[in-house]
Amino acid sequence: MELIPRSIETFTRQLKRAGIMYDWSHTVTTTDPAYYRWTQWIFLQLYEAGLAEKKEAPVNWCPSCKTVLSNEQAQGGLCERCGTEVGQRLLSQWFFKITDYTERLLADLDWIDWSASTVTAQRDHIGRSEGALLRFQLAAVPDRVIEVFTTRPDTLYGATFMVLAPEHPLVNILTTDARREEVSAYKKATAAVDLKERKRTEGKEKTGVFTGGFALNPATGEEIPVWIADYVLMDYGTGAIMAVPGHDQRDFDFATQFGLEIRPVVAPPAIVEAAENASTVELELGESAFVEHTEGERLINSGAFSGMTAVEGGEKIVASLGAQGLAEPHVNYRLHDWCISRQRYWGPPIPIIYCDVCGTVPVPEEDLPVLLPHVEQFKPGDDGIATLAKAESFYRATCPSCGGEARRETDVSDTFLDSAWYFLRYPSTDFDDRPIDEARTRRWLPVDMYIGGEEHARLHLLYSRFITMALHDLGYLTFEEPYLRFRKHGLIIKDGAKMSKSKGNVVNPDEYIDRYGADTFRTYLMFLGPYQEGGDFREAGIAGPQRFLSRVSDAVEAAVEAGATGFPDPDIERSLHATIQQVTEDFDSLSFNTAIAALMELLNELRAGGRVPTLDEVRPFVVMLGPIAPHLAEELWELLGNESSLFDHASWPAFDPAKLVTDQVELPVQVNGKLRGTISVPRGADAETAREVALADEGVQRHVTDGQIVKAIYVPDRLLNFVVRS
RNA sequence: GCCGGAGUGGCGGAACUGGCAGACGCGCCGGACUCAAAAUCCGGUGGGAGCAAUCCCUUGAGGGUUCGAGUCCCUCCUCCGGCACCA
Repeated sequence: MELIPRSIETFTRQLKRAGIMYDWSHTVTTTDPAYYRWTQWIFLQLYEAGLAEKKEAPVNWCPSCKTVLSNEQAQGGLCERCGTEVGQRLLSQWFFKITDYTERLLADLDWIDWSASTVTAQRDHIGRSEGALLRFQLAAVPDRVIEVFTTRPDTLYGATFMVLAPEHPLVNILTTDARREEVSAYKKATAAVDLKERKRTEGKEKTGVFTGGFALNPATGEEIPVWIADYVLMDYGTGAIMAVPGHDQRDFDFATQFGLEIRPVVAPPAIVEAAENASTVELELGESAFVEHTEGERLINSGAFSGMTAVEGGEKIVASLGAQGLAEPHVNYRLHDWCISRQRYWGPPIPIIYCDVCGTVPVPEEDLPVLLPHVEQFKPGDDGIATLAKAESFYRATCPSCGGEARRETDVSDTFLDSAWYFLRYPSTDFDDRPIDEARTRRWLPVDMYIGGEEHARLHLLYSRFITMALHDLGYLTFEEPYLRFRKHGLIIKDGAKMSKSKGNVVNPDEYIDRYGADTFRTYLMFLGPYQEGGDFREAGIAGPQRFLSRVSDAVEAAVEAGATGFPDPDIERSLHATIQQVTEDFDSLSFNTAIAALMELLNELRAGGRVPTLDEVRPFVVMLGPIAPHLAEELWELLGNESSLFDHASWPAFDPAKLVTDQVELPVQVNGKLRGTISVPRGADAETAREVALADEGVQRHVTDGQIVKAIYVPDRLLNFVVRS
């Protein structure tokens, strides 16, 4: 209990110390009942809307944390939190129906302004895939079918066998007595193998066993053998596939291994056109399946569909089988419903009561929050029983509906749910009678710009988008996308490795702030590389920003002492405007490193050769320094005679585009693309003028005299290039 | 394997729609100040040839398009991040 506040305190202190300016009068703490009361409220809204349901599902189980993990939290077969290998269990769980929103979650990706890589990650994660559902009758039990999802219905005539995931419910029916022992041994072996191993593909031979059962290929009517193999996954599609070894590399490998028939049914157009009869074309397969899509490829060996293009044939096959109820077009998604149930202690209890008489009853809103009880032993046991399920005083409840004896839900919700809506609560934290104040929300949300790590690119963003959409549909929000812009930040690398506690190369801000001060440390971090890519933290580099800030300080002090005003030097005034423009644009695109470089450049000019800048030159500089080195900027701002804070009253300096243009421009002159001189011409000079001036230049002359000028390319104010042939 | 990103001086990194490659900073070299050092200030600093003016080379490798390519196209190599038997 005490751990959380302590770490929050440290983190808060570090943020404040680093001069990071949040509105500290608004904070959210997801573990505080004042917050999770509303997290439970959100659950209730989704429940009432039919977006939350309880269903039995195989779940990833972390034997070390003793809890259920989402597929995403168990990626690579390892627990996201502790790294332990994850196993499988069957439990009854609460799910949010995020899959109802897949098309909208995809469609909005077209207009929200997010980093391209994040958009791609979202799209990949949703994993939309167009194809068809096909049904194969069991040879032995004609009223049962194996349903498969395929993106290649056009290859149906090449389906020479089927493969089910070992966990597939039809396996028992299909398996013949003679094969039963082998099948159950394989199933057992698969279950024992952890997910990580199962999903490892490299250099692994395909394994599987024949069930002894057959299914009917709906196109050819042939009986084809049904196998089980671990390369077919229960949690994608229907958990079963039609295997087309001629046109799928995995099926090809499997068929080769077990001596199953390989029948090519698609061929490049050239081969088909050369033959008289498309239904008897032979396609030689070498060591691999024919999988690459060639333009206009045609079906072969496919009965009445032979000769059609693969695209057309596929549609026709689905349509023709569809008439018999054996096929339909289908869009499949990788995204599953979001399992929010957790059997650990920490987290908001799911506000549901089970009554023998009334069934599943939501906790009335006025009874929220359902408080997490104090328990002695909050580490979950090995039995899969939630911690709260052992706290009798917690789970004994009265049915809100009939008043009879009832039992509370003892699962808590996923912490991803806590973070899926915190930004909605943030502006409204001072209201305790409502989660989201309408006026406040209109004023502050949606989020203009969200900056986060790449690790949030999938889940956190997806879940908060879903919650926002659902609350929008329920009338609580006027917008359906939570973050208008999203930019990822890079990682700071130290000693050639990503920072981590185990490597001991973590940069502790306190240490550096003690040594160099917060402003220097901040400036260095912003300067060391492009913000969106991260960079290499090397302490030696801190000297640059340190000297820079101290020179800024010197310059401003000198300006105040001298007391001169105005813009006596037109070149410097121009540079000032150019710098304002650059810094303004750079901040907008998060290019802090170049913004700082621009300020350094301007400073070098302001004090070149011992020059003392004027107060008017220095004032905008200090304002621009504000976001970079706030403490110093504020101090200098005061030194400049301002009574109130820079951050309350200064306005961002404006640049005057008219001040940026010069009368004369420096024009590079090339001969055959090589720089041979630089000339000065009036802005906007015409080609004739530029040419004349250029040809007068000694360096240019030297290179044009030994040949003929065939051509001159002139880009006004940018460049002049003579093409000379000798 | 797939998706995303990146390869530029000794180092971190600049370079808008193809138009002076190396901004800015670190480091290094030289100078000033100092008894001396540190700090600070001034100047220099991609590589090669030359006394010099000047010339040649140079953005991971190789081809191409173009008057002109770090930037566009093709082939390839390397590194980083993410996903991975997704039917």
